[in-house]
Amino acid sequence: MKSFTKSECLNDLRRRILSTDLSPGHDLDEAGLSEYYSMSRTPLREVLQRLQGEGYVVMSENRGAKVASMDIDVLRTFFQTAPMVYANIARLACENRTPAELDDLKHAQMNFTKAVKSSDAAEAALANHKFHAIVGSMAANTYLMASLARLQIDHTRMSQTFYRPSAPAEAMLVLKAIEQHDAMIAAIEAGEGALVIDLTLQHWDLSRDRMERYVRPDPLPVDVISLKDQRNAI
Amino acid sequence: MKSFTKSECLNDLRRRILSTDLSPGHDLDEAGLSEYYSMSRTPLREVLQRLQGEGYVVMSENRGAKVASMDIDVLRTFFQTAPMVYANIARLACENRTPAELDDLKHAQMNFTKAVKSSDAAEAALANHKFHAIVGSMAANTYLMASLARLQIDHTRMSQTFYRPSAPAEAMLVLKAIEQHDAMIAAIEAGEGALVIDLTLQHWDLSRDRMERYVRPDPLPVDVISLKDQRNAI
DNA sequence: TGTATACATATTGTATACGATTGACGAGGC
DNA sequence: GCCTCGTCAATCGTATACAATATGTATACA
Repeated sequence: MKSFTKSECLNDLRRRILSTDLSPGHDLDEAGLSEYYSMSRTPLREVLQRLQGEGYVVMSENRGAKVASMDIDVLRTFFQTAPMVYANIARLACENRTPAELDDLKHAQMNFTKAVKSSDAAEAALANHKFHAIVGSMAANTYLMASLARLQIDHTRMSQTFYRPSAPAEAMLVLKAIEQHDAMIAAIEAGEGALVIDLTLQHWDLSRDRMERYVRPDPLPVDVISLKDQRNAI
Repeated sequence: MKSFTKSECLNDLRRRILSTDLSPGHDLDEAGLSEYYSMSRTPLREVLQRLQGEGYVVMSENRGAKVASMDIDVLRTFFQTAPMVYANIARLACENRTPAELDDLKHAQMNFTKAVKSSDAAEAALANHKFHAIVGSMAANTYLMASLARLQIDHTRMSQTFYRPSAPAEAMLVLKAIEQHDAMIAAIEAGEGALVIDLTLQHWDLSRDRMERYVRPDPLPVDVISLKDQRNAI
């Protein structure tokens, strides 16, 4: 079994939570995880503490850690807050981006495109996460970054289905997201603040529509009888 | 020597950092702190991890923890970001406050007034911190709360001098801050969003002017000779 | 005299053992 | 039959010992 360093463990847990491999509310057992990552409980607990600080997990006294849940009232504030923070981050990124960060961003966009093309849904969601995290670091604002990071956790978890398009029309939406990223890169590079805010809000609208369908999915067919027939037919 | 529980230790460290008893950049030695709080290094390290998550300290691999510094570029983003976050928090607090929280707020305001009247500078700064933290929790927005908490850390540390007024004119400013708090409480209770935003921004302006004097204090007297004379004269 | 290297010391990181708390299950009483 | 209380198992929290890493200092060499 592979042996993990502490930071590898940290990244892997982040990854598993973001991809909902560890679903919201899932109970994290210290002993189990420490065995899984083949390290003792002491460093593992420190990893969990840190994940709590980043908003990935919540811990309660004598009751261990759980993956941060996504209840309805949290989601409400999510949709309320995200566009404001995203827009402000985008504007600041425009002002403060460094050439090195721009290269990172282009690289992240390549990875994102690749993941989408190869239909690797989890990988696409994570690559998208990385893309927007870089935009966040471009903003060079530790205060807003704290909000952004938390928003991104829930955003990425909710967008899992986004990259698993079931219909051709939905596949087109993902391609549109790629185009929007390209446009954002160009606007950031050119330092056009107003434009990048506009693009960011468009990007948000696209994502929001898709997420609302996740939160409030199409109702199941009510015609139970015919479904039964269908099942028997198989 | 008093024995501390883990949460007491956490609160005490927060307190000492906010009051700049532990100054920005100060190196935190695990062994020393664990002895001071009479607990072993294991739980103390977890406390430090948590403080890192909250933005009070920064930790680097194999080099321990330091109190979060306040460099010039961080301060720049502070002044840039604070009014926006504060205003949004205030508006949300107006919408979402509960009666219990309103009582808490009034209580916090009493404590604040008391601390100011008794000229306890550190206590006043902490009471003010608490007041605004309650407004933050009223907003019921975990995402913005993350930004607010970080802003408040630096705000409270910078405002230490605010409550140590040297001139009568400055004492009046503190009294004005008290009045503004009262007005904010009333506006929040009445649910007047536009008003509370306005009051919050006025409150910010007052605080900002005072903090700018902290960041860029009056220059020291250049008349070195006369200072020497004065010292000899004592 | 300046620089590099090796060793000593201090501090952090990890493992393991033990103690404390929680929640569940079952026996006894009402 | 249901509720209450006590015991037990599982899990979390803490202490201590040891290993790994970084820093400071002294010494040797250019």
